[in-house]
Amino acid sequence: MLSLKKYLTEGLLQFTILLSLIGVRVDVDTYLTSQLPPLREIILGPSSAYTQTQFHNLRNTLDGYGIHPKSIDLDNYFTARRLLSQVRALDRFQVPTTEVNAWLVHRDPEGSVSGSQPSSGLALESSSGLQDVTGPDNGVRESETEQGFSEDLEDLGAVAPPVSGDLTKEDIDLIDILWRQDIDLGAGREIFDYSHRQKEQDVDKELRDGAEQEDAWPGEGAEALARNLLVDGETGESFPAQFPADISSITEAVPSESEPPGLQNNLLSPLLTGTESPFDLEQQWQDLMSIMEMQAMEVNTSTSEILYDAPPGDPLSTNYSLAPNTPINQNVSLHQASLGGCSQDFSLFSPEVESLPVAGSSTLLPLVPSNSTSLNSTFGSTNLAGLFFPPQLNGTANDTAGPELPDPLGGLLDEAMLDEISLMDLAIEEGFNPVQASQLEEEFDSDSGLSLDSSHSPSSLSSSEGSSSSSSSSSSSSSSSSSSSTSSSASSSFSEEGAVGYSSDSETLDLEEAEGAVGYQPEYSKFCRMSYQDPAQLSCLPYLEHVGHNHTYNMAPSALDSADLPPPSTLKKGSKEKQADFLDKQMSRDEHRARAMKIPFTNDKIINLPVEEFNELLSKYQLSEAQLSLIRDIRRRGKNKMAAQNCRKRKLDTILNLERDVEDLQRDKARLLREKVEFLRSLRQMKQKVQSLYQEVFGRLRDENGRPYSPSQYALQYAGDGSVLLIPRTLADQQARRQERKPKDRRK
DNA sequence: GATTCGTGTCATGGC
DNA sequence: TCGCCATGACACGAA
Repeated sequence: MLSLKKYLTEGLLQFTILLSLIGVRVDVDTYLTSQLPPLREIILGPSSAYTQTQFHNLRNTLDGYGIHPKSIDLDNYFTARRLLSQVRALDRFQVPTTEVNAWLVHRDPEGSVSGSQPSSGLALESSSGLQDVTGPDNGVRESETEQGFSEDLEDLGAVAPPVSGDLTKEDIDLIDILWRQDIDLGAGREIFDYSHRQKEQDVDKELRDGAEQEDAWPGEGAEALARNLLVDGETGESFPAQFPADISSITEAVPSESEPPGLQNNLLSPLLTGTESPFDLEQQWQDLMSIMEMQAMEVNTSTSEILYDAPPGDPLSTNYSLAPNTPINQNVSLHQASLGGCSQDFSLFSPEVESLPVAGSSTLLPLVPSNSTSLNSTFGSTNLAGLFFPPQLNGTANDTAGPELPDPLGGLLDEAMLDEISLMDLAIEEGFNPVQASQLEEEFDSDSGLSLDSSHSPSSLSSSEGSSSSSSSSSSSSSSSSSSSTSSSASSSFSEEGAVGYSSDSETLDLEEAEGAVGYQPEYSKFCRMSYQDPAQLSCLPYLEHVGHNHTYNMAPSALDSADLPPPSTLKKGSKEKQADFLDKQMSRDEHRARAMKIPFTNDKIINLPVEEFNELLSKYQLSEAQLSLIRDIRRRGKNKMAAQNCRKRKLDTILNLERDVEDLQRDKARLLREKVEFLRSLRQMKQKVQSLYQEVFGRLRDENGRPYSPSQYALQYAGDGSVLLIPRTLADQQARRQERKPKDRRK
């Protein structure tokens, strides 16, 4: 142990200094605490841990540009788009990927930092409480307390790629593949994690703690260190029991005697293991997606303090946020993204909420100064550890949240926040922008039930209106047929909307045609209906001027001749003539034709009379063939015109109804999301209660000598009849494993 | 001048 | 078969 300590402290220090000299930022504290093969690998040989980041640095920051990565003009290659996309990505759910963003920071002698998009970087971390950077590499950046951005970048593992920039794309891709292989081989990434640099002064303390533990439990502590504290080389997570086969040994190695009685989170909970299997990854992932959606929304809607000042144990603000300066962001997100096996760490305990802290807290192991933290974190990485409490409730909470257990959901659960979350979720999914979402929220709050202001929509008549208009269309024909003796009454018997109203009765000053022309726009129709009795009032309705389309493209030239408007010189002859001229303009093409052809009855009649009456009407007059043809065309076009108007109105109503349906569905979805969060919260509370009870009961148990039972050796098991049994932990672990396999087999 | 919107018209198919 | 209706497509005018 002593030699190892010496080796670590001296060799690693030298190595770190060496790397600092070449500009490579290395975090070694994680390895100091976990003492893992990756550390030796890193120290003894060319570490893929460095090169991989450099490769990513090359790939990610240079984007294939053939520039030297140390170029001072690197700003030109940190495109604004990248940062912008990251910032934008804050408001949406991000499925963790293996992407590593490496940043090269150049500091000129004046202490200013030339990095990519400094403004963005500063903005990103403006509200973050950056932890002071202390470490052997601080000599390079002594005066950068004001350079939050550079720290920010360094938090992400800023390195100075030693590779020349003349790599081709293929080279970079190959390098990346090798890099990924290095990941799988266990190359630690903690060296790039700021959080592990933060407390380098605790390294020795950790080592001392390890020594003390060794003293405390001769053989057991060493066993824990040597066997249990397996660190995932990729994530740096200390996970003693990633594999079910090791569970028993891990359980035995749990050094629980040093734990406070209230922190025995490694205890097996028979209540929970059966219901929440760590292998139920699919469901867990779905739930996780939902929670992460909300988290993403929270990230979007809340200030960056949640992002950056969140306690490291907060899973939601650490694992999936893209805040570049969140200390554990990189580490944990990498962990989550690339380590498939760690999905087992999606703990048995409220997988949606507590799974992430398991991993997160593991990565935080070096941060925790207390002697029990490493144990808690270690347990948190095990399948057994998360049975009751997520590790952040124990280990992480020690150094971050204080006495109170941090709520993994944090402020997510505030009602207002939940509403916002739901709305933002809607915004995300529906493609709304946040402004639209907020508008939607306002409408929800107003309980209007509609996002579209129907009163403002000229076509927002209810579907009943639409149907009534349609029905009135048919009824209008019958009514007009019954009152066919009054030529001008047909239009007034039409529907209120005017959508079906086709009235081109020139004897009623042809104003009704204007009404019919405006169709189903109720405002127009109402105006017209109010004023059509007095044609002069139309002069104050300039928007009606365009109503009377003069589609003469298919008009017979002979008909047009007589229907041509008088020359402009004749317009200035008085108000009556002006009115006549105006009304003339309002006349439809067919009316002009009918007038030209001297049709003895109105177009209204032509169009709206039933067939029988229409034929009867035709038989009353001696009409030429041209006149008959025109009349039939007028009737056909008029009916089709009304049909078209009705069709458009129906189409519009359909769209509006669909919109309403979508809004209803959005509301339902938001409500369901809120309910889900509530259920999760209550579930977590219940689990906490169970855990408390368990610990209380277990803590009161005494053996025949009056000594408390060791949680590492015994566990409580709840029998089906309500009784509680004290059984050896190995037996409990076996039962737990059996229960874990059951859902797996069931799924098969 | 291009685009959008409202409207009219035609062709077509169903009832 | 005829009449009516619905609807897509197109054209036109106005903004």
